Amino acid sequence: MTSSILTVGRLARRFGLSRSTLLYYDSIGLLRPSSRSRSNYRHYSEEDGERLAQVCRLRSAGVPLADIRRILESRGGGVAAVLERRLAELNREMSRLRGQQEVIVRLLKRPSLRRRVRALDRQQWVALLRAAGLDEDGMQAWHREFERLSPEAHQDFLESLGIPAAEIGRIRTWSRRRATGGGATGPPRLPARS
Amino acid sequence: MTSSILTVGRLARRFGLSRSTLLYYDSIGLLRPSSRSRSNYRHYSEEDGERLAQVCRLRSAGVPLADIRRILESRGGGVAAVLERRLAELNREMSRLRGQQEVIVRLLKRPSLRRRVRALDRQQWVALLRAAGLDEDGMQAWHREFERLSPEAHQDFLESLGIPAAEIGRIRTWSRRRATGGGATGPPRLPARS
DNA sequence: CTTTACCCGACTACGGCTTCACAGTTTACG
DNA sequence: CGTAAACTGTGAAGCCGTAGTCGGGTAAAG
Repeated sequence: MTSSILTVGRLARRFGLSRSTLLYYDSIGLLRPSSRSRSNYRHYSEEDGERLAQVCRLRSAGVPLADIRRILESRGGGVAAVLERRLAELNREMSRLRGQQEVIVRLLKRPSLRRRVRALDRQQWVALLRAAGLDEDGMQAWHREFERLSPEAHQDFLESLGIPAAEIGRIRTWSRRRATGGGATGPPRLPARS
Repeated sequence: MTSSILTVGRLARRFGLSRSTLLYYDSIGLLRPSSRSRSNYRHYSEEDGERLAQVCRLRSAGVPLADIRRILESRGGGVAAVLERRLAELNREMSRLRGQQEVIVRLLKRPSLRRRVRALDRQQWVALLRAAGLDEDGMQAWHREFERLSPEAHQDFLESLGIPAAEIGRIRTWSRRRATGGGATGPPRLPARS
């Protein structure tokens, strides 16, 4: 067997955690060792280890300890709900961070700070895709695929290029229409300054 | 004038902050009112207000208070450096969150959820460019142009995909070599999981 | 027996606030 | 002018999840 009874330090090492983390989990009742030695050492059973594995899985998804506890107490009842809530939270968080990026880019663009701006603007992106060999049709295909793959990310990307909301709406709308047969449908695509 | 002397509550409302936030800023010496009334009320001058405006700008970029304090004390000396550091931090943070998203999607085992995620990972970007009609050579050209146009942005972009530093280095190195005539030079490019 | 390498519980620190409790001050209304 | 509401002041504690530190006890190897 794989040494089924472990002390804190060992268990911590096995899971790549620090000892104090396990002490904390014990103190808040998230993971109590199922027994103690005569000298009061924590003894974690294999079952405890599995419980900890579940804790780590959820933690690596960023689920707060309080939620993890609820899940474990209800024997895995509302996992999916919690994870979906967390997913929504992550989306919000990423929007927030992207907003901060934009603020920084704006601040850095102020002439007094010019230096090299670390983000590309619209014309540059277009130039990039063209240099790689994309033509108008290719770019349209690119938008369509982007929209299909992740509408949210498409929106964020267009925003990050500083494209006004109205035009983003237009771009995304025709990105959702399926491939144009004839061709005379395309309103100005990404191409610079319309 | 626009009522140039303000008390805490008023200033807070004017900037959309809470009173306690300003009290906190005072307590840590980030923004002390330039005077006090006879009954010891804080009086913020217009100059104080401008200082606070600068604080808010930087805070909205997520710059930590300690850094803001340093910037204000050095009269705006190293703003650009701090902002670029923050930008790098944001990239790391977003990679982390993307990682959490992936964990969740895996746990839920429902790829349909992927579309609700706000960011693309490496495989998805590759798929996107392929769908637009790019082949290996096109992607290589794309990297070369990216590197030429803005090395910093190229670096940030690759980081934002969660690609390990070592591989970013490799990609950028061969992006700097000029167009390969023969062709047998390309180490694994963007392509997924090499 | 001595030396390591553990273990114990209780504590502190981090950031950026918020909330609380309690007392004094100013302002609005009648 | 009186009074009540809405302000103001201070200081302390709490939040999140984790890392780390303390003095002192215990286990196992040599």
